[in-house]
Amino acid sequence: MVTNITIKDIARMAGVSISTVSLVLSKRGYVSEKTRQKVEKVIDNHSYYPRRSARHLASNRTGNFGFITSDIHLSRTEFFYSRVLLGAELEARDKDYYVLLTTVGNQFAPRKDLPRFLKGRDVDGMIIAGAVPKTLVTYVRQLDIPLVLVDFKLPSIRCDQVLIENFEGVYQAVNHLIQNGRRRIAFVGGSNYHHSIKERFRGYREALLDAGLADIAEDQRLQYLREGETSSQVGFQGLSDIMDSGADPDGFVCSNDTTAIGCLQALHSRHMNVPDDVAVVGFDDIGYAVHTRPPLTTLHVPKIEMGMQAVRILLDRLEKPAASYQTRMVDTELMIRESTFMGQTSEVSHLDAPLVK
Amino acid sequence: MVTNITIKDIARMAGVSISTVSLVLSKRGYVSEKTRQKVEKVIDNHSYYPRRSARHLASNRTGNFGFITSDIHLSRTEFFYSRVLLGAELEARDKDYYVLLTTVGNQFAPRKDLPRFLKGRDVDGMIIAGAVPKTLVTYVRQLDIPLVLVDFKLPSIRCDQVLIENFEGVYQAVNHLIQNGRRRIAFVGGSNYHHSIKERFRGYREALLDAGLADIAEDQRLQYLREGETSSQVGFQGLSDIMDSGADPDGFVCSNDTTAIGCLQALHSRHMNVPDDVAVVGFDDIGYAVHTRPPLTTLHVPKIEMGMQAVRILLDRLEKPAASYQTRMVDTELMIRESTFMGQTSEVSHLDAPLVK
DNA sequence: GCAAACTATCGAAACGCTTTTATACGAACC
DNA sequence: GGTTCGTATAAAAGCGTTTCGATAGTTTGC
Repeated sequence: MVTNITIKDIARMAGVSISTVSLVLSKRGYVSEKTRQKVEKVIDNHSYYPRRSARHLASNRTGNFGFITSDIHLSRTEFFYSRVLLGAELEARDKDYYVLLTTVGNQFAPRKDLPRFLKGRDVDGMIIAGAVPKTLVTYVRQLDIPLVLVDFKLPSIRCDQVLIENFEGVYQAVNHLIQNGRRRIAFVGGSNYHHSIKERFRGYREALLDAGLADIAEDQRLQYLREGETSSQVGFQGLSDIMDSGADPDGFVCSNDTTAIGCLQALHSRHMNVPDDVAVVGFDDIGYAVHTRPPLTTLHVPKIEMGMQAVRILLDRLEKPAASYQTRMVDTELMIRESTFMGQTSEVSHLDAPLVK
Repeated sequence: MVTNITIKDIARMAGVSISTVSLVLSKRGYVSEKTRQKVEKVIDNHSYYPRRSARHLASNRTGNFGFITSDIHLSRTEFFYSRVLLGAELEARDKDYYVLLTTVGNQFAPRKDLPRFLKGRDVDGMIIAGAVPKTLVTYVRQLDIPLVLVDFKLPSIRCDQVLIENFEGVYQAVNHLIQNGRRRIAFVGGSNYHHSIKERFRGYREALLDAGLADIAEDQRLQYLREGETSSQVGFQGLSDIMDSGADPDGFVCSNDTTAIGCLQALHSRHMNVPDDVAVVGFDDIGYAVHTRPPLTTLHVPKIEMGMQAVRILLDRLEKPAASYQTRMVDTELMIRESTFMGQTSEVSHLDAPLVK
């Protein structure tokens, strides 16, 4: 079968030294074309593939990237971050890296809750996706391991980032509602700790202000921002509170799709019609968004792409450790479906969408 | 910061040999209690953690498991297999193993499409989740790497398995429908290549036959089994065909939730009421099932648990390579929601459910 | 035409562990 | 009381790579 053939065997069979084989393998240094071909032929013939652990031990690089996300994110908003992970995985595979996953809880104590691959120094770089305790980020930051934050940002932390155009996205969504005749537009959001949610709220406010709807932007009854609950509950509760406040909304901008789903449910149980009575907009474009009733207008976020970008940044940084930090912004796309508009809507069904857009 | 402290340093500081430290680390061999404590103290004080690659190079074990699933599964039915992966990850983490993910396409050519971690022999065991090309399984099988199939089975392949009680699940679902007065029950399924789908269909038939509804079981018009389309499309199309066949169904058993969602959409567009006009049952209990309108009655599958079981089997086999193959069956639970029944329904909302049940 | 600079190849050290073998000591055996 | 056995520790031999000189032949520069 696939026996334990080593670089030594290849060297012997090709009639060269081990070092030469290694040079061929890594495509570095000086090797004559003739020798190279000779060695490559032997490698091919025997399906030789260098043992990773040996390689890493010798080179002091692991060939792994660590992916950290909060356990809450992965279980509750799985739809989002698991796609980011998938993107990272795809890009990493292409470059022959592995992505190691681990989750962290709400608390972080450096000695106790240290992500496991940090202990064994098993990774060459790290990706942190979504909100995690600040102490964790600070800790990782002071290690000399490349780090990129995805869909997360902290004022005091400077590092590579992949962020969403949250502000612009919601701004566009609000304008879409306004163009469709909505005026009394409400915002339903969860935790304000998360940078993205803050930005989305800011986009909501600015869009209203820029449209001359300052009275709406200032109406506290139209804004629901509470944490500590799960996302679809936030939507359900937020919608209920706002409806009961007497603010008489005709549109809802939600901090994400799960929240929006909660809103849709609350509206259904109140026998309100979407979009006739009120419009609902989500954010993220998770797979289900196209299957809600009515299908949800939302901002599509290229989740796979975000993961891929993160890995690319990591690879860049490994090459140039001293380069200045970069922040890559990924754009959103307004997917107009029936929850805001009765007419021609966007077609793409992401539940059955292919892996890579 | 965390410098490159090695076993050598620990040995020096503890005043013992390297071998002794290694023995303490692996908890094997003879070490006096006094020495053990002395060494452990030094290890703790310096937060020493052995380098993985070194360890694996020396011991010829990698500490990794490989997880293979079809790329279609991970993108289209992500809801299911990503949870299995998560379960594997959780259990593996507990045992200090890493789970390496890779996907494969519909085709498999041994030299070309070899899952990458097989090339570098980077894994101590493999998990294959869901249907993949038979040639791949055969290939992996003839390697001497432990393999466990999750939610997949091939007649000619003998190995460890984690399977779902598909037959029993659907059997129970059909009986639930019958108890609620349904008689003309249809089956909407996708690819018959997959063992699970076959079993589900078998459960459907047997339940009808056992209930004395042989005429229904034999009515081809009530059975839609076609492949080549994506799951929600199968549901939409299947429902449409069956409704148009004149078979006059009053209940639909679907091969999975995504298919069921397609059915619900088709019913909605036909202005049919669920569950008044017809009932719909899914399978899997993906997170969204509780948010469909109406919420979907379905068979809950413990996906996380399946992944955990797979890893446990792998660990067992590493200990006893010659033990006889085991097949662990995981049970399903009928989650009765409104798509089949107006009254008291199951409560659990899995969209926001905690990570581990 | 000779030093400097490439180009090509190799030998050997190093990476940080595990594991096998060796050594040493005391207790148990008959 | 010498042999065997069990316990405790250490020395040393790998594990399969990468990488750092070393060596030497071939160009290039002026």
